[in-house]
Amino acid sequence: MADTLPPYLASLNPEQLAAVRHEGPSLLILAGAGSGKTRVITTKIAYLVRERGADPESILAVTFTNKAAREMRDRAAAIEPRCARAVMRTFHSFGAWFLRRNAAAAGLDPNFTIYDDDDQTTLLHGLLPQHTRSECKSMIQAISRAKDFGLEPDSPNLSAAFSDPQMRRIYRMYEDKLKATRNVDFGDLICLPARLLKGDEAVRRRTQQRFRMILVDEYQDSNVAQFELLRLLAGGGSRLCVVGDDDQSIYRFRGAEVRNILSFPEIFPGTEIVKLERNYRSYQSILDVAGNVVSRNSGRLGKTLIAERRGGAKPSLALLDDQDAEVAYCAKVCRERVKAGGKWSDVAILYRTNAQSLGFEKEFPRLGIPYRIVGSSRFYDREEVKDALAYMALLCNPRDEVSFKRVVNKPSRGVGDTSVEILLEAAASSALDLLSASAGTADSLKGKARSGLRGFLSLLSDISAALAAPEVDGETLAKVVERLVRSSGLVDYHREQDEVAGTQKASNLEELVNAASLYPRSPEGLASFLETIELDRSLSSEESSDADAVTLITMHNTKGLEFPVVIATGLEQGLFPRDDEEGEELEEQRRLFYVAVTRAKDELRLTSCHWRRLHGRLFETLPSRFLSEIDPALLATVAGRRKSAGTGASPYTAGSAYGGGVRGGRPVPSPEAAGGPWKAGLAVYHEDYGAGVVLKVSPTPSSGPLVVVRFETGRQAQFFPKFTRKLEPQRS
DNA sequence: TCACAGTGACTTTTT
DNA sequence: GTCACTGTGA
Repeated sequence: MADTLPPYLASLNPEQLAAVRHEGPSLLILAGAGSGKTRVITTKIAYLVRERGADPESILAVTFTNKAAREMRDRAAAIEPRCARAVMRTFHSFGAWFLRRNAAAAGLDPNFTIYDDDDQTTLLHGLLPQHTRSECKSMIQAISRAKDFGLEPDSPNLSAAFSDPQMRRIYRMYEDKLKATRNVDFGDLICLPARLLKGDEAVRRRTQQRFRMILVDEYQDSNVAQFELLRLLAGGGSRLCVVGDDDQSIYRFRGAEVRNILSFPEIFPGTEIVKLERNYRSYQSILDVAGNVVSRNSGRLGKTLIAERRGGAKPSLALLDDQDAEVAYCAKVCRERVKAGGKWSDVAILYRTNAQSLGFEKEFPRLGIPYRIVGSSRFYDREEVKDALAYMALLCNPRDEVSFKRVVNKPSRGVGDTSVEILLEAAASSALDLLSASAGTADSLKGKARSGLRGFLSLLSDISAALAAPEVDGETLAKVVERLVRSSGLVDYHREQDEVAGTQKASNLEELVNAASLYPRSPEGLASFLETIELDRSLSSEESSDADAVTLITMHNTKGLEFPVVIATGLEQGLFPRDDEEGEELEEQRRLFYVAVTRAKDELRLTSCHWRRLHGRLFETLPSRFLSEIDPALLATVAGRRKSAGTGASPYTAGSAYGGGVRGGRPVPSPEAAGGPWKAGLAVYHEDYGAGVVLKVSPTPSSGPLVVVRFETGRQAQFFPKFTRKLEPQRS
């Protein structure tokens, strides 16, 4: 009865509609790139409320990014306004929400502040002064990973997963300290709710009764701890619907567990699977390029995207000399787009590593190409901003040791390390918070330290009083934050730094003050400002996104986005993928390639440079093995032919002790030695392209020889014999 | 307490 | 090549 469906359902395709109307206990929606998964999930929420009489407050929808959560809320509410009452949050924001509501049961102060990895490192460094900061940083990474897997310091599996014998001891020490300062880290926002639900029957029952329907977006990026949390949330017979694409799982290095999605049907028996394979974004020719590469992966559920849009230009591959040529090529593509009536913002330039953006940043202003960089701004990670935030965090949680140490002497007031040690001791032995303990200990300090500390404390109580003062119309938190950054001396301190280093620190502080104007002037306003910043560092950089400019972005950051023109740059062996990536890691890189390519709506361009500067050194490279995994018939090669590696005199290899065999300082075997049976002039036969002759053979560090073949048809293509069986020497 | 130079490291990073 | 951390010396 399609004609009786309300319009918001009638416009769905049959698979999407089936997913929306599914009634069973668990549903896995395998949604390929561009198949309308956000639409399905938001429509499903609206459908449940509108058609199935679900109470919106019984619906929990979790995502991984704040942007996705906002989009979900807006789109669901646009169909059915009551949906706004559903709980739609990121995993971490849900965790914080849950912990603040159940703080007592969880053994937490409801005012806890959330530590980012920098704060975590500082906390641990304070415990392990004999270790360097970077050692502490890698220990924190290990601890965070352990939390991703839901492992506690006394979990038996901990030693199996982490080889460092000190791990258990350090992890325990860190946890104790974190508890003492009444802070939580990001991992805790997932682990602590899970632990509470597991251990507290009353909380568990109450929570399970509240959330009868749980939906998860980007499920392929969930980690083990998040999976555990979901299982507990849904354990009381709630319905669970997860949406994801195993081919887009690109955060394994951060603890994402692809097996969460691969084994979902086994863990939740009775799961129905709906596949969304119709792609509404790209042309088939683009999807084929992505599909060719990702289909080489072994661990996948397997699906094939079918484009709804027919036709379209053939994706192209530009083989370029070096980064300068790459920048020029990208500039040309951008200009052509604009000349043809498009906008700068139609084009996105994608790269794997942030460092690759530099070349574009340097040249684009000169070439007159407006650009914006997505992701790298890290406004809230900047020194001056973190300083101001530390003052605020301390007002919120006076036990926050990391924040205390950060600002008690910044700008310097004569309270040095020795004095700080005395104050920390006093707090530890008295069980008082740091500010109260400091107030009581100030007298035992001498001279500058004493007066400096008193100034610091009176500043904080001043601000505290200003926060709590009776409401005045039109006053926002900005007023207090401004007073804080001025009377603390932070503005003056950083303005001086600006003059020395030519930085913009003072104006960044101004921007922070502006951001605070969205919150009320009250202790609650401050707490909510801090939590928003802790959980969503993106807000301040978002304003520039409406300008007409080319987008520079890492491939990871493009997930969920789309652009008319996508240029995926740096498709070189050693960069993408790296030479040391094998097995699971290599498969993850293929998925990253898949994500990058499927962002393109109309036009896909790939670039690969012969020479690449990396860590200040110039390396001679070979095309990415991913390029050899694409059917050559799918790509139009647009730029000049790449010189083969190890041949010809180049300014970079000439004069080297290794002759032509050295590439950018890396000794490699000569082509002849590494070529195996392959050598120039050899007659070959290819399953798809027929007879041909080898033009060149170049060795690669990890992929075996790269063989360039010219076929009798005139086609020229390159292959890694290690990865294809289609090419073989011709039998005489 | 600060400023400077030497040393080494250096993918990706929703929260 | 760049940045951040470390240790030294004033």
